[in-house]
Amino acid sequence: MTEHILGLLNNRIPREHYCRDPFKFAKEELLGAYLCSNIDGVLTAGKITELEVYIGSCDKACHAYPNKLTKRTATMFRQGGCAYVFFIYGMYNQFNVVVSPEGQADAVLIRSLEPVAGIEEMKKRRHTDDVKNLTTGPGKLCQALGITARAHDGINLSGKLLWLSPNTQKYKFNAVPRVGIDYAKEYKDKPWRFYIKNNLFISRQ
DNA sequence: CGAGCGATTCGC
DNA sequence: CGAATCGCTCGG
Repeated sequence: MTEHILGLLNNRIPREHYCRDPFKFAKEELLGAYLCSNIDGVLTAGKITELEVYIGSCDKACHAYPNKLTKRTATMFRQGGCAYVFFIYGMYNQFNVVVSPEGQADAVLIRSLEPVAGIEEMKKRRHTDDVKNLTTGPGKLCQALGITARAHDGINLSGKLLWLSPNTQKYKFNAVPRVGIDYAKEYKDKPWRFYIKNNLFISRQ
C-alpha cells in the first residue's frame, strides 16, 4: 500500500469544521477531499470532484425545507459531521455530508468522485470495468463505495466505516445550477453545484 | 391506508 | 426517452 493511501486511512477532517458556513466549507474543504469507506473489509476511496449545497431553512430544493423535521430528514438536523444517506427511485442511494449545527438542516450532496483506492472492488460492485463510469454520479458512487441508506444514514464521518480525509491543495472550481430540481421555483437556478475545473470525473455538463 | 413521486441510472 | 422499483410524505 502506498504512503498516499496510508495517509487517507489515518486523517480526518476535524469535527468542528463541519458547522461553519456551508458554502465555504463545501468549496474550500469538501471539494478535493477524499471520501473513504471500509465496508465488508475493503478500502475504497475517491477524491470529491463535484458536489451540491442544500439549505434547509430557505431552499425549496432541500428535503428539509422549510426546516421540516420528518423521519426522513431527521439526520439533517443533527450536528454536522455525520452522513445523510437516502434511498431514491426504488434502487439508488445518495450520500450527503451534514454541514450545520444541531437544529439546522444544511447538507452537501456528493455527486462525483475520482477513484483513488479500491478500484478493483469498485469495478465488481458496479459491474463494469470502465473507470470513468465507477463514481461519476451520486447513485454510482454510493454503489462503488458500498454506501446504503439502511446501513449508513446518520453515521459519524470521523469513524472507521466511512470518513473524510482532508484535501491537500486548493482547487479552482465552476459554479452552476443543481441537477434534477426543476420543482424548486426560484431556487432552481441557484449556482449551488460546484465542480473542480478541468477534472474528467464529473457527472454531467 | 394508499396514491403519487423522487437530489438517478441504464438500456432500448 | 421510458422503465425500474420502493419508502417517504401527505391527503382523505
